[in-house]
Amino acid sequence: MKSLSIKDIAVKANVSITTVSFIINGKAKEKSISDAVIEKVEKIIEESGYKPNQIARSLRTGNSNIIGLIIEDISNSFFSRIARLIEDKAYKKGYKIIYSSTENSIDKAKELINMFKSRKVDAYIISPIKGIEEDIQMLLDDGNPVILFDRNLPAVNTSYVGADHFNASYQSIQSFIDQGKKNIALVTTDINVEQVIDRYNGYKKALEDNGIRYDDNLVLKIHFNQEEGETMAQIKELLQHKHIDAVLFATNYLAISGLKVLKQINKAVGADFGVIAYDDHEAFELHTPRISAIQQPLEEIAETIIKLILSQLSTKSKLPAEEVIIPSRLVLRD
Amino acid sequence: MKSLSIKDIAVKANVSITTVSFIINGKAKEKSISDAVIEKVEKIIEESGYKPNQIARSLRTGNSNIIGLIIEDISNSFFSRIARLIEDKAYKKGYKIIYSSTENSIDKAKELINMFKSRKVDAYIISPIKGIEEDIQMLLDDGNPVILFDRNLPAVNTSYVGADHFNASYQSIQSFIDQGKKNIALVTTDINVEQVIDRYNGYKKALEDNGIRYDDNLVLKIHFNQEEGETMAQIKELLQHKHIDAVLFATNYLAISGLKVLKQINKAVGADFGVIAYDDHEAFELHTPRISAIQQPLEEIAETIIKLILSQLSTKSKLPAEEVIIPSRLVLRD
DNA sequence: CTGAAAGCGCTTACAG
DNA sequence: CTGAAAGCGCTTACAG
Repeated sequence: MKSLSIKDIAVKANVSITTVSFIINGKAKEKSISDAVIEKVEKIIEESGYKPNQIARSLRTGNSNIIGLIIEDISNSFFSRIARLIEDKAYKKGYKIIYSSTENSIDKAKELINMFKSRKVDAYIISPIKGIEEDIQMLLDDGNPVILFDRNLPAVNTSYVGADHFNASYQSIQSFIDQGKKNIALVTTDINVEQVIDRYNGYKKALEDNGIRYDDNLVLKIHFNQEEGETMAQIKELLQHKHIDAVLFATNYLAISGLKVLKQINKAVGADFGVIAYDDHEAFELHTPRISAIQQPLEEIAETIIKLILSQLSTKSKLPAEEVIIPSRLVLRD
Repeated sequence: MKSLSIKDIAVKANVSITTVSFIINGKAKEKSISDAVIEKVEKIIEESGYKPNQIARSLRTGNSNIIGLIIEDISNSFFSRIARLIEDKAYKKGYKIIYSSTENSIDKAKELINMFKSRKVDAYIISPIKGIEEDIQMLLDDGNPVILFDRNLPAVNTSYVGADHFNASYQSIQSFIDQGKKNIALVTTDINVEQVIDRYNGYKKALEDNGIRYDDNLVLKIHFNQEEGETMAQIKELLQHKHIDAVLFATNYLAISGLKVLKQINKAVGADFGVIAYDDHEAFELHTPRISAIQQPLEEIAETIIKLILSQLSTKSKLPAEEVIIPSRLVLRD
């Protein structure tokens, strides 16, 4: 069963397709179509259940009302929650989201950008990785709105929205120090992205400002993408053999692995041993004792991304790149 | 900067767009284009970075290589994990995914179906809700492949992929009974979907088969969409005032709320009080003690969905609806 | 107040 | 071995 076209409606209503098009697009008044015709056409559209073919419309107008979302992995709760919020807000403005996960692969990220480009998405929301700077620059040169989030790419001059990782990390360490902790470890990843580096720098600076000597042995950089078993072994090594009284985990996955280790080696989290996780997770509220965490401002991040996208979409002229850093929230538990 | 069109390539190569099109679509041999021309054109495409406009291609061919995914909520880990697996598998076959969350609203679900329809998606993967049977039937009547998952809609004759909720529930209860439990509660939702009903029926049947009287007072149906505080209050009421020695939570969210309650009222999970959660969650492995759970076979579900979609997409004739029920796995912990 | 026609960028049946 | 032309379903500048 073929679906109806604008021509079918025009024939039924005994008017031209121009007239139908004007009515569909709310330009009837502007084009001074008579009320009688408007009514007749609308009635026919209503009854027939006609929906304009968006593909044809896109081809003609050059925009798709689709926003491309490129993230590391939709199954990661940070991204899926952001995706949900973005979807919601975009949806209200008539935009749909098409997403894809890069799995931290430069090749896949490049491929996705090309794919979205050939699909003529109206705007790009990207949680980028190093190595795709050129591709993003090309998008910008073509006049596409591109908003980076979560991770910034300093080499590219486009808008970025992210949490204040440096300060969140700094405050976490400060709170440990305020509790009298002295040997504070950091378990982080070896991914070379600003976001991770900021957390590291916040850790370092907080120690420094409090006159505590930075000790490289207390910083564990876990290799990205390795088996959880190995990660746990490395964390175990760190926690068993060093005199550590507090640890900041730079991602919630590392924190979860860390908590499993602590359970294995029977080391209790509490007054003697502090734990803070970067990025909250349902498991932390439920853990005994409850685990403190840094909450990224998801709602604000999503809100800001969409706001930036829409303002770029509605302006023809290119807007200056904006960098929006939103404070994270340290939630101390138990 | 306007992007290149097939015409630009044809001009540069000094051939017709027909020839370019044949080459792009791998029909060069079949159309017996000379090797010299193929090489020349491919070189120009390569150098110029030309990508065919998919919108134009879609308009012409009538298919978009996009699969529409309609789910309840992408931020729910069950769906985001399925989405990831589906994305992966579809991607390998050249399909992209466009998703949207229904939030359990019939109106939104209908709207999304229309939206996807006007976007000419090639196939639909839907975790449906009651009330959209007609809309799905229309999709089928129009010849679109539609696969339902997670929840079935008995009134619609289309393929369905889901876990075996009845047996999983039955086995959980059986395992409680094998441990000598007698007063087994069920905390479930009041959503009226097969999937939830199956879990309830599995619970009931297991009791019956073991000669334990079913007691309505031990079944708590939590109102969908209510505040967590209220949910916890209701669970607390159940657990405090009844002689219960085991409880099956029919969703992982309910289980998490339940575990929070148990913590509040200082009731330990263990030999005297059993807990099984439907749908595993990272928090359960980490909980003290670790919580047993039913794992849905996500990988198999995603695999089967894509397999069905692809076979429908590759056959012109309509395939008979298949109902694939995949066993869940009960993971007993501690 | 309304319509004929061009054109968005492709694919493909047809012709040579 | 290759190309001219129609057509997918729209929007819109132009004409009357």
